[in-house]
Amino acid sequence: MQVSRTLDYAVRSLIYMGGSPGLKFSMKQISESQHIPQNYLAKIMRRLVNRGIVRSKVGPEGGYMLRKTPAELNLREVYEAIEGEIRIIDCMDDESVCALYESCGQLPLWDRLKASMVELLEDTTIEDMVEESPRGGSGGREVLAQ
Amino acid sequence: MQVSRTLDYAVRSLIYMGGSPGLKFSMKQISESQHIPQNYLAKIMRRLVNRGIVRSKVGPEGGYMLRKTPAELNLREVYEAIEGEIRIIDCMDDESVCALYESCGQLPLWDRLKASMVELLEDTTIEDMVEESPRGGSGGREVLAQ
DNA sequence: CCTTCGTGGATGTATGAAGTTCACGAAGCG
DNA sequence: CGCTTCGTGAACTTCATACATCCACGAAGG
Repeated sequence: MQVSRTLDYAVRSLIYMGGSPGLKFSMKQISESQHIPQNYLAKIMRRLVNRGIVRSKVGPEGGYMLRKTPAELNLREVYEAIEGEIRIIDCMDDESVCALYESCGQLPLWDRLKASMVELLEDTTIEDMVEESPRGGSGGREVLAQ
Repeated sequence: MQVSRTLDYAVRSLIYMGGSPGLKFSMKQISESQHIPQNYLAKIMRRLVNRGIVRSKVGPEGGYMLRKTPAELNLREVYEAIEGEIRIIDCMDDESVCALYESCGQLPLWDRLKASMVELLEDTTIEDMVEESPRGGSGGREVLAQ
């Protein structure tokens, strides 16, 4: 019942980018400032690109930009881009998994748990997290973006 | 971000036992009725025994009994018996894990998520789940316990 | 003392997370 | 044009953990 490091990386990168909205960031900038292996970050960014969360540009002066403002980008989108649809337990939306589905007393609990997670994630935006970040994402003295 | 099958097994077993409070159940009864591999169930039950959630008896006529009433046993106890302390992300209570701990904008989110999970788990008892189980745990026509 | 049945530990296996490598192609620049 | 930069896509490796199995042991009732 843990969040993957991959999601952590994605969120961290988006907070970093959200700290200077409208700017473009190279993979190197993001990976170095956020301590993420560059080749691994590449894989993560592709998922965000494919989901329409960030826009990419190849070649010299290439890099990534947010497609939305930080205030418009909520954590549920990011979560689903990385992890797929939110699911607390395998049988949740697929009763073929378990022979005891019909008489399962725990499903209501997992449903409630999922609902409260979704609500929290949906209500939290990248902007919220930029504001809660002491150095304000990529802002402050460490700004490297151009 | 999923609940393990092991926890599912534990909860399922406790709901089954909670359907007939005060009765004793052999490992075979539980494993067969709940479709849990018996040897694996043995490992799960040991954790519940060590945590004081169930009482065990060895030898002929051996088996397991709940130590508390279903209404007194909440899901947080069960979760922690199986998974250990609730933790959404590794750095949560251990800032040595991450170089960026001090400036991490996402921790407040994971904290809130954890808090809402804990609240839900604590407010849900085995009795609640027995009641939501169409066949009432081990009750109904399928009662095998003695 | 024989059978039942939980205990504890060692071992096996498969899946997925995390990370790496590399050939490719788009795009700016001289 | 040709060189360099830099993201893309897929294949591959590594490693940890969940899930499961096996077995020798000992407690306890008949």
